Amino acid sequence: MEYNFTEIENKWRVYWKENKSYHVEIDTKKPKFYVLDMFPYPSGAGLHVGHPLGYIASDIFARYKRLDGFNVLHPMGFDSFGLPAEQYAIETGQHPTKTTEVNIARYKSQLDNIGFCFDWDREVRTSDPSYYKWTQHIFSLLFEAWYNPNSNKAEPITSLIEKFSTTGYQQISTADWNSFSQKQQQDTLMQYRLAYQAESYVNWCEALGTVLANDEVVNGVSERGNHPVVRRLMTQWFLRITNYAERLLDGLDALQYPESLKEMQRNWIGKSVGAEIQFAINNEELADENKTIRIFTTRPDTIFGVSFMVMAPELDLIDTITTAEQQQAIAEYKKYVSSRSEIERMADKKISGCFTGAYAMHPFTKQEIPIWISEYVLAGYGTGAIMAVPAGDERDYKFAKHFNIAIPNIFEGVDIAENTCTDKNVTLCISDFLNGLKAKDAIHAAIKKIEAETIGTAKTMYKFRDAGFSRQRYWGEPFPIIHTNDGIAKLVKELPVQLPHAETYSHGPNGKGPLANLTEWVQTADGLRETDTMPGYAGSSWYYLRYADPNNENEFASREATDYWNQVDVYIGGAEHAVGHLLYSRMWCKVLFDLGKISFDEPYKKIINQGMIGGSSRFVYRVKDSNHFVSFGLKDNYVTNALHVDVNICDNLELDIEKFKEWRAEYTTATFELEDGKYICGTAFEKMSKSKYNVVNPDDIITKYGADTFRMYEMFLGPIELSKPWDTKGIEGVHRFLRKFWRLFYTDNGELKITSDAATNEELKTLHKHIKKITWDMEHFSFNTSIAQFMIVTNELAAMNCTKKEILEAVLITLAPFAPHITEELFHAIGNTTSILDAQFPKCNESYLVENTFLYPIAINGKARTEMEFAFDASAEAVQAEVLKNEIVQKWLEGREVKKFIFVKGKMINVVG
RNA sequence: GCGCCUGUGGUGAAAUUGGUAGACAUACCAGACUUAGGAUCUGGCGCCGAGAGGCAUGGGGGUUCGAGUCCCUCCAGGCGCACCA
Repeated sequence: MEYNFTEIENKWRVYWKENKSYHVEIDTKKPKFYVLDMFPYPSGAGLHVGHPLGYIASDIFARYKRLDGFNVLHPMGFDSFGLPAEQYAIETGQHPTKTTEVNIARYKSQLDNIGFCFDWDREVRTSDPSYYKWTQHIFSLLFEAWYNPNSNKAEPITSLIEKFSTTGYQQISTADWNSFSQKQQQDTLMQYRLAYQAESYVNWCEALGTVLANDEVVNGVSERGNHPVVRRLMTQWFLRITNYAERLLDGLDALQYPESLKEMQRNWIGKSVGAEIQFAINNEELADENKTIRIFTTRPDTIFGVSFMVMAPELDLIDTITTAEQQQAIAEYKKYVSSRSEIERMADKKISGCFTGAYAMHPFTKQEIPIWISEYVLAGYGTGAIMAVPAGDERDYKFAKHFNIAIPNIFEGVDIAENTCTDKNVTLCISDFLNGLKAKDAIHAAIKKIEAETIGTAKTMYKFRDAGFSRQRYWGEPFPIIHTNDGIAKLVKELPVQLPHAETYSHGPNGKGPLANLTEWVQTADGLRETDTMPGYAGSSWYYLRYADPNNENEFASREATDYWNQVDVYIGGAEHAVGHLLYSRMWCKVLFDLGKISFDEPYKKIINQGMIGGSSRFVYRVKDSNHFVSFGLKDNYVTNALHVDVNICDNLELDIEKFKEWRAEYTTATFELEDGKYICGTAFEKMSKSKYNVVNPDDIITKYGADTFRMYEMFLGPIELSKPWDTKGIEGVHRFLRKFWRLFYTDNGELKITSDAATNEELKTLHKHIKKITWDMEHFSFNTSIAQFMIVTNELAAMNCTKKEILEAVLITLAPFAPHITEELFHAIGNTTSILDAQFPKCNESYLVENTFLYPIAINGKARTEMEFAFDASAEAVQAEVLKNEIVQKWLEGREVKKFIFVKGKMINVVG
């Protein structure tokens, strides 16, 4: 009987579905294991072969854990709010609710085709009101919480109100608080809430008609669509994620994330430790006003090297301090700066600046220091002003050279005529109380002195900003917020706030989103509804919690469920979410933990980033101004244009000419010049996309080879974290393997050849070697080498003509996570009546692997020359005597004396002569 | 510019603690079976060399009895950050 994968796979798909084989419930008798995939955005294009790579790996791992005795949670859902659905709606007039529905159905059928063990009873969709009700609920918790720096955690806002009204807090005394109007009190609280509204410069994208978070802007253009992004002052919602900077940073150490991912997060948070120092402004007119410039520096040790100050051109203080003579020049420079877009500033880093005419006073030497403004100092970082130390900072150095400002050398014995010096191991000079200290030691000494003299304080700065949480779009979660007539933002208690139906999705007035057009919805008895919607990362920041208890109507998830399923043990997904999604969901987790809603403060214990599968594009070469195509090897003889051709009409590199002629009407009359009777295409590794005609649909592969082959081939391509092009060549090898595996069980005539005879020692050894290898690979996510091992064990058992049930059944179970359909079929064929899903993963019995002898490679002077077999317990002396007698050893020693004899038991022998 | 990662046959790759480099596939070559082969099976397959043997893990250097693996340095490719004071 031939291996009929289509029949087998259809049969078991139905069986698993009807028997709810993948349904899981809390079972306190079993240890739990939570394997999660980053859920997909259900786009209209459906899945291509690149998408399932991570899903296959997690599916294999989840199945393995189940066989290994764990109660495994392995859910799937859809991140179904977002821009593309809305843009598709604008283009086609179809409502996003409808298209989302259709796309999800398509995704689910494609995923089921591959044979994933998702518990669909736990499916979540972020755009479903029963889900976003709880996204809004968690937003409400964030709104009703503040970060208490003393307890170092989030607390209900009521604890802050209590502080204000009993003891006062920070700049606000009890008396102040009590004298505030309701509006003033609410405005004050808004400055502490974890979800807050504020006016701020945001990334505004005109083309998309919305603001974007920092991680959604790349090099001054939108990540999605590459549209220009400008800074714009707008009232927006934000999450106070910066309060969690230190904990987000600290938490990384204990997590099993790829090092590169941790590095990206650290980079994004951008912690720098230093001091904030005040410089008095040495200006008679301002003397009474007590004005100072506050600067941030990581190098307070270089304070005696300051020769000028620089402020960001956007700072208000500039207008106050600029002298009459410099007014004109400063105004012109500011105009120049504001004329430059973000992109221009980044592309063209020429040195520019302008002197304000004002001077600051050095806090120690009391010398006058000129104050400049320049675009190289950013308003958004630190205090927006710096003390410039050209001797110790590259940018300051270039600026000083350019404008001919003094470069005092504060480093003993260092030549700074040509270059700045950033080495912290040099000794300081002309630095008063810091003289003789190494720079790295002087940092601490300088801060101590600065604090003692009350001219500044030690300070830690973070690069990242609070996360923008508003989008001026339709297809997202509405905020549960109503703005009362006296301008107070109030939570809506009744959730969900349903996303109202809209027929059109054009912008509202004044940069507002489409919801602003729905006046009936906006106007309520209590005031006006918030018309922004939440960003894409809102729903994905907590979905892993909802899977634990997806149908709960009273809570986002019961405590019992989140306590049991707990943290995600393994989270698999792309590295592109390293700083966005992962940081946000880590923050939400910490907030929920602080507020006592869940029992852990990190969502994901371990993360694996699967590589991207790119497309392997195919090209044909058309001779210029003709319909004549020449094969790849001949193209250099002509002037040709390379044209993308659909990979699906090529057999590897060879073009199927008939299909090509049918592909496009213009090619029906095409003529060809072949090499060896074939038309060979050119290739390139590119992103898989429709426009490059290199998209391969998993459904097609599955029709041709079956899901089991597809799953195994994706794993066989290489290590899971590596990016690689999809190339269908090679899939035959994996398919051949499955057919060969089938023939271990069945004769060519379709007779089962399994026997219940006892296995030989040799067979047992082969089996247990196999179990050991597979187990190791599983625990290390080394699935490509597992496939190799399956091929090895199959080849070995076939060579032995092994038909023992004892052996084959165990191998079958080890293969089940990879190839669930064929193994389920064979498991039943050999007499089992229960599903292989509930079998037990075999354990390696080391006693079968014990060897009495070892075949040692014998090296002479490090080069392997021969092999000799010795008993494991042979003494070193006996081995040495025997080895030295050996003819080949004698020959290679060429009569030299043995200087050294290296004997590594069970490994190798090296004779040095 | 800075940080992280990766460089191994024609191709995808393996080598788990420093111990026989190239497992397992694919491509290719030769052969068997066959009406047929795009089924199946057998053998070959890093490079040079007739052979003995020599040379080989991006280049160069080092540590070691022994290096793909550790250290230094340079080169190439990928990813991230990029006026962050």
